[in-house]
Amino acid sequence: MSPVKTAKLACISPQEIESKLEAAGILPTAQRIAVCRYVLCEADHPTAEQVKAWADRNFPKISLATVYNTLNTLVAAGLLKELKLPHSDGVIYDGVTESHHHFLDEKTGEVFDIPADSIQIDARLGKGFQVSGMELLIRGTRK
Amino acid sequence: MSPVKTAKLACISPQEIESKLEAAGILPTAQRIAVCRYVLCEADHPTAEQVKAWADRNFPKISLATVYNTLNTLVAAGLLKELKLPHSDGVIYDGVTESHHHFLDEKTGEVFDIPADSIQIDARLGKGFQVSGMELLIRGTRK
DNA sequence: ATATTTGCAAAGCCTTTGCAGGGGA
DNA sequence: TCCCCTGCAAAGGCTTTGCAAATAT
Repeated sequence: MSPVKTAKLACISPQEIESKLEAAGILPTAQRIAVCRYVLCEADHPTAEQVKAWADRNFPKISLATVYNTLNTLVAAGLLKELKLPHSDGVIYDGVTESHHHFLDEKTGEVFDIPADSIQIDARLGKGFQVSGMELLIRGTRK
Repeated sequence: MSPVKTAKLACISPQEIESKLEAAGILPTAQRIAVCRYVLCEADHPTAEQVKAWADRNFPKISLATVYNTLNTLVAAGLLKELKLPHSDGVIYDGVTESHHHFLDEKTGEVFDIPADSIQIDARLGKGFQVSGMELLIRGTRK
């Protein structure tokens, strides 16, 4: 019985974030480091708006455009994943980049990560379907 | 080995569509019947824009707003499902309302229905997770 | 006659883009 | 110095909404 929360990166330091960004070929500006601190450590499936709100509280000055640009940059670099779930419009972001699945609480809208190894999927597709990945969304409620 | 295409409703007649709408408590106007003819029979995971384009070709006059309103009405009535897939923004519609899964061809963007019974999913969630449904997205390419 | 639906246009929301100014390498 | 990044504001795409005219029961 695996835990449902995928281990999140321990909150890593600004220096480590800087290294991560540099390793990905991204210039580690103050704004980008701030956004990373939130989306890679602290946040849990935030929307762009939530990232902006956090940045406004914790970082002197950042524009919404820069938030979007930064998120897109991180997604393009593979440090962040975009999620489109059925219960809401718009995108939410997931700092867990290993392949995993999701549980959506239909009452609260909360999203939980589910480790890939706690789900076993046996797909019998026709010939000619080459599979590169699977994403499962489980809907339900949490007692 | 199940076929990958879920059986689509045989193209049903305007009269049958009318009955279906009435059974769902929806007034069967000409516009709604036209949209239903397309999304419930003919179309394969169309976008709203594609529904509008089809309507423009096959139905004298319908506004984009009415297309959206009709699609939303059908979704609310459970006759149609909304799908948000990762490869594109916006919504696509699925006339197959039985529970099933999807295969996304990452090269072409094509979406294929996969019958529920050709996928077996074994989920070991923690206690307290009450499951009401599962949706699997398989990504890959088709040879 | 009454309630519902349609069409048009305008508004809304979220996201991206253009450009000038600013900061890091 | 040079290039990339930032911020602002404007533009963009998609979807919804308001209201008057049209339609169905």
